[in-house]
Amino acid sequence: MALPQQFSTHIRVLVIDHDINLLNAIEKVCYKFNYKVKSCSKVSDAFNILLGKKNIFDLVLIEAKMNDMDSYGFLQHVTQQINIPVIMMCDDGSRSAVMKAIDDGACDYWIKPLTESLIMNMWQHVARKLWKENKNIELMSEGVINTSVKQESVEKNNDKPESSTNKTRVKWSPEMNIKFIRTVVELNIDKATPKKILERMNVPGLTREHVASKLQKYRLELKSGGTKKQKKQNRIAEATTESKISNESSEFDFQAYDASTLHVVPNNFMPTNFPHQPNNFSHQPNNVPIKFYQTDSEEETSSPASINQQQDCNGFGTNSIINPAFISTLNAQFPNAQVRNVYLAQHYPSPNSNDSTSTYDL
DNA sequence: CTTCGTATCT
DNA sequence: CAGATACGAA
Repeated sequence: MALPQQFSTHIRVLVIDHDINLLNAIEKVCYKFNYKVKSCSKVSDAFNILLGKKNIFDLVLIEAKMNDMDSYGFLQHVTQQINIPVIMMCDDGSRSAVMKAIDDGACDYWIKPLTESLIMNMWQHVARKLWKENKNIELMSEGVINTSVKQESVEKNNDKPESSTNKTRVKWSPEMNIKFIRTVVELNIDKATPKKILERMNVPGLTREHVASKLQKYRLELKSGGTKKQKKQNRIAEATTESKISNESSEFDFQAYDASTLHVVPNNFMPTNFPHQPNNFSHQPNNVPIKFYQTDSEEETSSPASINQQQDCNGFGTNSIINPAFISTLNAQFPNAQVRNVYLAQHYPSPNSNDSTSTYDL
C-alpha cells in the first residue's frame, strides 16, 4: 500500500521565523524535498494567510520566540481551531520550553540549529494526522492531501452586524468570526477582554455584550474542543496513580499520537519512489530513526543535554509523546529504529527506572 | 459606576 | 447550537 507520490509532493508548509536567512535556508531544503513552502517573517502575516482561506497548508513551522505576536497563542489556535499540525522550533531546548510547546499543541519541537533530515521527515506529521483521521489510503491515492478540498463557499450571510441596529441578534459571519479570532489572538488569549476586543475590532453596531457572549463560546471551544492539553493532564493523572501499561485503551493517549489506534507509519509506507528522497536515498524503511520524548512517566534523564542530543537523532517522531506500549509497537514496526526514552515531565514519577535514558536499538 | 465571567435562557 | 440576558464578583 505504497503511498502515491502526490501525497508527499503536495505537502504545503508554512514557515514562520523572524530570521530571514533561516527562512531562505528552510525554503531551499523544502524545495529539495519537494515540499511546497511559503514563509513569513511575522506571525501576523501567517495568521492572515491562514485565516483567509482554508486548507492552504498541511503543516506549519513556527519559531517560538516571535516578537510581533505570541507564537503560543498562534500555535494553540492553529492546532485547535484550524487543525493543522504545527511544529515549533527554537534554540531553547530546555525541558520547560519543549513542554510548553507540546502542551500548547505542537506536534513536534525542533531545537535549532535545524538539520535537513528534520525537514525531510516532517511530512510524517501530516501522514500521521491523516491516519488519525482515519483517512484510508485509497482516499489519499486520489491525489489529495487535503481531503477537504471543498471551498468554503457557504452562502454568505450578508446581514453584517455593522449595519444592523443594536439589540438585534448578531449573526457572526465567517468574516466576522475570523476578525474576532484574530483579534483575540493578537490580544493574547488571557488579556483578551470583551471591551478590548470590541475596541480593537472596531465594528459599528457591535456591542460589548455581543463580544462577551462570543468570547464565552470561544473559550468553551478551546477548553472542551479537544484541548489536547486537557486530555493529556487527565491521562497523566491516571497514569501516575496506576502505572499500568494499557495497550488498548487510550490511557496514555495524549498529544497527537493516538496510542489506541496506533497510527504507525507502516514499513512499506514510504514508496520506493518517494519524492522526498534525495536521489541517492536508499529505500529502507528501517533507516528511519525514531526518537521520543516520553512524558507519561518520568525520570530525570541523565542530563539536560539529552534533549539536545535529540537533534542529531533525526527523523520520524521527534519528541513524540507516546506510551511504552506504543514504543514496542514502533519497535516492531521499525526493527532498526532507534527509540529513545527521554522523560521530560518532572511531575510524572517514573513507574520504574529500568531505562531512563536507554536507547533501544532494535 | 463599569466591566468581567459564568450560568442560564431562548 | 449560537447568541442573548441576568447577575454577582471584581
